[in-house]
Amino acid sequence: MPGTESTLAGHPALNERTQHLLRTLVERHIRDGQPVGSRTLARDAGLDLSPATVRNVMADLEDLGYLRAPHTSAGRVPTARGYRFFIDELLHLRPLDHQSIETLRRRIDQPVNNPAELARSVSDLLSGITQLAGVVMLPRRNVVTLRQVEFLPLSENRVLVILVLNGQEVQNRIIHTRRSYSAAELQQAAQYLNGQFTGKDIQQVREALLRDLRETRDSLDRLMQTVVEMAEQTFETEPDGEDYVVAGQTHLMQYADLSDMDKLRQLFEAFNHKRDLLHLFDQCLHAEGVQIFVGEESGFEVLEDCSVVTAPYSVAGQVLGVLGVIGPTRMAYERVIPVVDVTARLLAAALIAQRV
Amino acid sequence: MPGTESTLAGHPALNERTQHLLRTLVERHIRDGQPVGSRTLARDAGLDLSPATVRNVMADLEDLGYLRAPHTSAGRVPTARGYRFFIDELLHLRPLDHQSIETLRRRIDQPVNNPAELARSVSDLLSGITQLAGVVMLPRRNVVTLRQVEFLPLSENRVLVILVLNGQEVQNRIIHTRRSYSAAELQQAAQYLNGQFTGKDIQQVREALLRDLRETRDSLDRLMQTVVEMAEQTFETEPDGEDYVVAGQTHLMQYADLSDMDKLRQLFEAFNHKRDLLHLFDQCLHAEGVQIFVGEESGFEVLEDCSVVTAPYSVAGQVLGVLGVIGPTRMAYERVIPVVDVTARLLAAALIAQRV
DNA sequence: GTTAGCACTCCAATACTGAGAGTGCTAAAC
DNA sequence: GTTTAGCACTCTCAGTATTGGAGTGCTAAC
Repeated sequence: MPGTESTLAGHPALNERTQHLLRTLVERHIRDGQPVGSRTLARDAGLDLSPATVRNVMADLEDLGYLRAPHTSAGRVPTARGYRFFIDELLHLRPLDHQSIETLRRRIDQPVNNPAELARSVSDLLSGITQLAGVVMLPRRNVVTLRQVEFLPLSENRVLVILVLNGQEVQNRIIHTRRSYSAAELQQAAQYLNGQFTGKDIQQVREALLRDLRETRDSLDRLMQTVVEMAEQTFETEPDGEDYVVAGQTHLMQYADLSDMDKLRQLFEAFNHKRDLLHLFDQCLHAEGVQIFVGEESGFEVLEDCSVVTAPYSVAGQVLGVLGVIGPTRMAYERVIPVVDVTARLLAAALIAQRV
Repeated sequence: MPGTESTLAGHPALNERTQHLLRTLVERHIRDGQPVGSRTLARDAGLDLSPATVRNVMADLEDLGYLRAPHTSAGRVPTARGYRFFIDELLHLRPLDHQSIETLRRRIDQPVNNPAELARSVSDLLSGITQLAGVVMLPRRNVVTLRQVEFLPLSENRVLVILVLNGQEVQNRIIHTRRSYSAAELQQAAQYLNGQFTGKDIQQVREALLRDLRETRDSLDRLMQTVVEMAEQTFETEPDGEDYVVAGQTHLMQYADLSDMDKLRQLFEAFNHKRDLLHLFDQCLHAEGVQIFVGEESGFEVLEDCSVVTAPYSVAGQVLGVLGVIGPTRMAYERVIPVVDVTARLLAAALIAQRV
């Protein structure tokens, strides 16, 4: 079945009619979730072909690995490969209308206190619109700028550290000190650090302070000794809290494709364990625009009946994170893809606006 | 069937043998989840009774509302009322051994940065041990003591407020001001507030500042004007962020009792909506020790096949919150109850230790 | 290249069966 | 009076036919 059509990367050429039939079949299967038979397809395609002819085409598509038959007489369903071709070559994206975009924008622009809250809210939003599970990976910053630091004595040798970073992010940790410090001492140390290092990268602060001063510790005055001990623990390289937020997992329970309780349970547990999914999202970080993993393509067994649609969001050319949705393979791609795409852009815009 | 036995509140008297049979039946049903028939029960009870006799007893228990038959010839299962009697009268609690308690203690005593993190960790712990869903309601404080406040200008008229409360809790919010303030102004205001009000109840601070000063605003000096505007929003009575953390919901997917996907979905959604469950936990706040809701007793339809086991935790006589587990009605109460009980005590102890 | 026709396959629904488990009732035994 | 054996009965469950419908592959004719 050689055609005059484009032979795009990885996809053998299919003639116009075959493509049309494949598209119709996939769309139909997405709509009702049932295997599609030759008669139905012949009717749906509107090509004035007999079922027998359609059967021949379907047999070819099965040979090519785009379709498979769940059993001898049950019609065909698309394989992951079939979906892949559908998405790459056959999908007509309908861009979101202005009204929807505005609604999205309003929801995303609502003021929040911290990145985690924003992520939660956007993830809720995604899952609400698509009726799938929404995911937002938290902004990861390779550059963390110190804005202010405060020390507060808690008990003999426990000190509460408050760090204000970047735009408006606040972190607090408790550190255990060798000796106990008075409130005044701590305040002095904080004052010193704020005076010297506000606006600097946190890694640099650490290095500057420790490398230069640690060896000469004994000769330092009392203030600087305090500063060094504080800084030692305060600016410890945090394990880069890469993390994400999932919302609307319960939506996945409505899809018959995932009705196997045990599979579903494993999927939910994968959401909690995070490790695997984080790895997947990492791959999307440096992709340009929307990226889609169909079923087995993701490389994780738990996702074999799922598709993942992601888009990175970035500010000023720097990628901050990834967001997306997870749902059954037979999701409404032509709607989901624009939603994910636009949401990523809007989130980026919101981050710019908030940072100022 | 009058007996010489105690006629405790709400429970009609049952003679020794009937009680023993009821206990055996409930234990058996908890173990394998199947309806229990007369023959099985006769064997299990070890009373040397014939199945026929047992049948008579079972018929009586059914009349009393303790048992019901799913259908004509399927053996009996306990009703909520049956479980209630079992829990109140028949249950032999096996207190936790020291080893287990120590393991628990070690897990709970691990240092954390904030109450939410502690709640998450304890909730994880509960769910892990019991193989049910764990819940920890966050400490709610009717008395919130101001420890320190800091203001940080973000942009023209947005200010980041950092509040250190009580022991070591840090809150931050962004407020929108009428005019823009310089860093110096804000620092002065903070200094004033810290000087005057550290250690005071946050409500009192608000009242003292606003009631006394607001009317005379025009005559105040610049510093005090700043202070008043800041305080106005900073100490706004927060909607008492009553909240809880759930962990291990996926465990619930393994119980056949809850295998109806739709029911399960509604249950999970109830976890997310929180409103109903918060109401339930509120009821437990002022109960003494462990409290149990069996099935319909909770008053929520989604929980009809579930039991909820809770215990409040308190420090120095003041109740801070509630924790517990949620699982199928046929859970292993004799194990779950001590776990919840001990965990509540250990959490209280940990809070005392951390607060110092 | 397309189509009609046909034999074939498989599933899903339905009905029926027997076995097994359990019940309630009654009458006899303790 | 309590306990038990016996019996007829009921209900579920698993297995087995039966059937109709949907769909297929193949072949031969258009």
